Amino acid sequence: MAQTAREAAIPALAEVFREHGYEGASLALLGARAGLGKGSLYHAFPGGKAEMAQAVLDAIETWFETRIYAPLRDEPDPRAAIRRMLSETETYFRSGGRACLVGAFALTEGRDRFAERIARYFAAWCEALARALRRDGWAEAEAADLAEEAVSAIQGGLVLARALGDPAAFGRMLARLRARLIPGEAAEPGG
Amino acid sequence: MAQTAREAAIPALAEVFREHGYEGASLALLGARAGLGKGSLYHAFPGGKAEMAQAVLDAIETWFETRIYAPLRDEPDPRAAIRRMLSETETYFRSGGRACLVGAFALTEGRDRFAERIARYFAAWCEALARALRRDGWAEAEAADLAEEAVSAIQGGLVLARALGDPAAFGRMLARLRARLIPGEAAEPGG
DNA sequence: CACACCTTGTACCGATCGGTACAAGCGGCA
DNA sequence: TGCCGCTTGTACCGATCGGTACAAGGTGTG
Repeated sequence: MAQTAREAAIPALAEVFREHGYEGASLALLGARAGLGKGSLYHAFPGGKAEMAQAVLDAIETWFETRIYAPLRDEPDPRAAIRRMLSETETYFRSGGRACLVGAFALTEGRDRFAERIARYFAAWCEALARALRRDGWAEAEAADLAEEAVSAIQGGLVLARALGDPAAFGRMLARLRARLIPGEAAEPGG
Repeated sequence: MAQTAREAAIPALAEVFREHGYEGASLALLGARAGLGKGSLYHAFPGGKAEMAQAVLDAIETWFETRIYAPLRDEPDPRAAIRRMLSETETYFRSGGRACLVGAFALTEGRDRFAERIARYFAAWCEALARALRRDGWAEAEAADLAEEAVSAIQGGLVLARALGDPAAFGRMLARLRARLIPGEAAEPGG
């Protein structure tokens, strides 16, 4: 089944884009990591590299929508949703060992190519988190401001963790964020 | 004078690396932006693209050391130094319209090539800011934590501003940062 | 004016880029 | 067994990659 082969390849493709950026991800790398020859790659993704990137962005968008944004919007207990966001984020980014593909695309020229998707990814995150904060009792303006700060902080934490070669920097950032998003709850004495 | 031609080219080269990343910056782009043919480029930078990137990183390191890190460490009034850091940062990153080259390198494979320089850039910033905070009355641990948070936040603000196509997001982040680094000072009613 | 030297444009190198064409190989099905 | 169609490896395309070689052009000095 083509659908299966395609979807099976996406995580591998995502890692290559994540580590090398859009331009740096060559078909040779993509094929090797996915375990597919050029023929199979182009059979699964007739649109070539651009379609691979689109598919990867689709998958990421879906993952975040399902696991993070939707709970933030709909979970009856907003604090639980925020806690979940923090722990899912920590897992997803492998505690700082993994970069954010969307963030990496945003910084380099990949931005022009995928500007809409990139903007949507971050805007959706901000809006979903702001809604959760609103439901948790924050005023409209404070909720929006705090949400933007949180999403921005996560990106900054990833940059810094990678730059310093110190994934723990990401964990420290998440701990600070927890204290700010859910004040009054005792933070775990960090690992 | 070779020295002058070399140094005159560096800002142009920096912009290309900034917008395209290390791999995405081709010699054609670099030469065109710098207004130099291939011959001149290799005359000024015999080591090729790698030496150009090194020279650009050198220049950035020097700029930040002079304009930001040194004042943070030595300026008698630490609050003035912090205020200066914020305004210099805002200017340097063109109020969010300009990405951070070092951050962009950190996210993609450029990291492996320049890992040491990248780590030093961020570590020096964190340490200098922590020292200023310490001199402003913060306890050792809080100063270090707050400094890391600030440097991380600046990177996050740049990513978000570029991702959303909304440079103002960077300004909002700087305003939040000012309130946290220099509590009690009235913030400008944002522009 | 002539010489020497620094600078630069240009042609060229092998490698690799993203992408295409296509034929051999392989499965299911009768 | 023979057939058919999906899948895939491989050869190949023009373009561009980073880098080198070198000769023409410009400049300062005598």
